[in-house]
Amino acid sequence: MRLYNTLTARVEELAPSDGRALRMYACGPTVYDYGHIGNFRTFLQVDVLRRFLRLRGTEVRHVMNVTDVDDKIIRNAAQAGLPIGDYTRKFEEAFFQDLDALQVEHPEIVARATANIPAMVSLIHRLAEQDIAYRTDDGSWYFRIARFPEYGKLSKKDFTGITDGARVDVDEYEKDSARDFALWKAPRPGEHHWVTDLGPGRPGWHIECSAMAMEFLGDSFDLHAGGEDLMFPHHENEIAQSESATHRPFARHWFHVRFLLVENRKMSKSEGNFFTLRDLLLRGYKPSAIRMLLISVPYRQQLNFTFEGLAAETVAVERLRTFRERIETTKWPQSSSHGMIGIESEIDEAARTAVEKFHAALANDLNTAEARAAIFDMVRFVNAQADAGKFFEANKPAVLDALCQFDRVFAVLDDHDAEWTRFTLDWAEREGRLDQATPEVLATRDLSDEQIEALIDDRKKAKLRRDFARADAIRNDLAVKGILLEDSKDGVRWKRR
RNA sequence: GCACCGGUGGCGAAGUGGCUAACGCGCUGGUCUGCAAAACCAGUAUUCGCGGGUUCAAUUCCCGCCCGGUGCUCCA
Repeated sequence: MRLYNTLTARVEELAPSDGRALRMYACGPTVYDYGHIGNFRTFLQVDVLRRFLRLRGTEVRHVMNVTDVDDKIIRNAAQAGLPIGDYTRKFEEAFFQDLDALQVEHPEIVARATANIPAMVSLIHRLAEQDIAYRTDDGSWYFRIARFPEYGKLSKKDFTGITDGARVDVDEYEKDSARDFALWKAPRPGEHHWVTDLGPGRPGWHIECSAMAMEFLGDSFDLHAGGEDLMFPHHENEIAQSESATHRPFARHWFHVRFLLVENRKMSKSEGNFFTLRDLLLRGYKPSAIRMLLISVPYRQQLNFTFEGLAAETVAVERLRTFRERIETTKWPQSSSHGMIGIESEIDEAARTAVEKFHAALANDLNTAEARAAIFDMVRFVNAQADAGKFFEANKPAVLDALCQFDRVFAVLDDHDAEWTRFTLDWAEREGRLDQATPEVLATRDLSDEQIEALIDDRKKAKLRRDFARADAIRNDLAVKGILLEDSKDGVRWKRR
């Protein structure tokens, strides 16, 4: 497949360099709060990448870090009067639950910063041996950017003017150059720290990713992913540290996911357009719709997240689910002759074309918009043929196969939405946040499947005695609670909106 | 300020130097239905931010302007 590489600024072939597994590192969360939809856009796009690679038969060795120590964590944990481990555990757990709700595959390896301190310390030592890392009088360690001439090659920034001591206010307690960044931070009094032969302290954020990436993937590996904001300084610093230490290329391919806007504005708490995944679930939006929206706009494009768009994707997902159910459950006519002729083979042809286009679009720099268009083309064509009585039992495998391949990447067809809404409501109740749930969501909570089935049965009886007023009243009542009914020849189907 | 990315129908968006400018949602009309829903059919941008230029031909390439976003600081 071909994928844009930030380092070379070109779309390039992506394949495992060892001919076996694609080794990739993706920057994970800092677990000091619940994840917001912007975070999840990045994780979802990385998920699309890894799912597509796997669909094509490429094995993936995917490492994701969890930053479970940093300034915010130390501060928040102290405020809460908790050890940092107790503070972060809850948010790390919540993060993985959110990934599950969004059907994001877990990486092969999850690397926690606090579990890999020795690797970081030893990497700093390697840099210190070359005088690239230096210690300041307060006991912190810094990286000497002047010693890495290629600094800026990823973000395309020119730092050629940077030399040792170039900054104006160098003083003996401070770093040698303003741009030099921290590798190891000395603790302030009472702060959580590790005692190591570098002195007491905690790792800088950048060294964490360098050390863990190389620990689990080797000095040189295939792909490094993250949000666009991480390009500078985080990823630039990772390159500087790693390549200075090993004198080998760090990651060959860099994958950066662009930010999303919310209602045309940057998402921020002050704008009032800041949403965690859980906020949206409490408002009754489905994880599948959120996933569909966040992956449907290609990763290099800014995506404008709107509630109107979210509602649209809810319908789009529903359409695909209805289609699959129709194909699977309808008793289709057997074909009259041996072998396929005419329209029968046209349907198989349409399914094959859809699969081809789907693969081609994703292989072309993960064009998810085109990929899904190919599937919708097939859905419309097949529905039309089926309405005209021109769909046969023999066509099922090809069409279902196309849907299956689509769903190995998009992962929206299996309906887990209601269980995650319920899960989120239970969480909100424990956290005292139930007031953030909309009345509709709360209403569905106390309506069990059995109660719904019973009401549907009442309605059926009313219809038989042609009491349409009563039947419609039941249907409307259920609709208000988010339950939609569909009458068909094969009986009544219902679903939660 | 410097650098980078984008501006396509009511909304989200794909795409291309020249074929009817994808796809999803919405809206209008129709088929079906007790009525709906689902599904299908038809319609829904003479036009791709604005102004110039290159070209036989530009939404697509170049220049300028306007608007939005991002980076230069913690941030997915």
